[in-house]
Amino acid sequence: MVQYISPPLDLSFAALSDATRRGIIDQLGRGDASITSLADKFQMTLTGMKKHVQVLEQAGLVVTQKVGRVRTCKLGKRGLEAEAEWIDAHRKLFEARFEALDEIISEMKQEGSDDSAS
Amino acid sequence: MVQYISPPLDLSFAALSDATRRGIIDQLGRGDASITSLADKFQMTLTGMKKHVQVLEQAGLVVTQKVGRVRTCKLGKRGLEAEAEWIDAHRKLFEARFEALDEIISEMKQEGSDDSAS
DNA sequence: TATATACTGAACTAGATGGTTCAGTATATA
DNA sequence: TATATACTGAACCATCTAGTTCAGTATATA
Repeated sequence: MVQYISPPLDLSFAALSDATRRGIIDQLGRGDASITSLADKFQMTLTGMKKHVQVLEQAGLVVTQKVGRVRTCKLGKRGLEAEAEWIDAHRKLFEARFEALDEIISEMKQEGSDDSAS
Repeated sequence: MVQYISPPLDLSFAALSDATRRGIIDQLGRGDASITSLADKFQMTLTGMKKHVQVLEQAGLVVTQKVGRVRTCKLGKRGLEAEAEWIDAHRKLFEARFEALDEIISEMKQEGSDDSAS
């Protein structure tokens, strides 16, 4: 039984903050893919796609393996556990705040206040 | 009943990709805070902290309100629903891949292959 | 062996990010 | 009224990002 060191959340959240990369994860969920096929699918140069894959790889979300001249990409073994954990833990904080009394109070005293000055 | 347009996942995942900003969310979970108190807590200039809060605000994760000379920050009403949803949906993909047969097969044929050539 | 395919790496671009300083404005307090 | 507090905005900086092109290497295929 191997321990996977979860790369810091910084890396995985940053990886997920790009729609192309989320799309790549979608795609790999439907089957492994080469860099070329991904580049075609997302209308991008090979080099550009390689960079995206590298970002996902560094975040531990994707693993790749080169056989012959083809590098095959697949979803990584460590999934989105750490991210799900952080989000779930913090969802509770948001819910708690939402129910809090001062929420309603501050809602009521919306006078004389500069709600969102630039 | 108000509809909150969930800012694209790009913005929220990017907001969450910085440890300071995740810390700010932690902190606001324990109570509302001014820009100054956050800047103190995270050892940063006011201006720097203001920028972090703005990023969180644009992602919809934090709301602020200025009363007098103090801008108070609190957790936003829309929580981490959209993010949790995306992650949960995609966790399943990872699990499915993990159990897939070709995982084991490719594990077995780890010969003659350049696993992660730079 | 010649050619096509699949990737790799270096170098460049425009624009974002995470931080700073410094000079302001607005509001409280003495 | 004078001073301190809390923020705001502009400008700057170094670094990262998302993409490109172009020139190369390695592997298959005819």
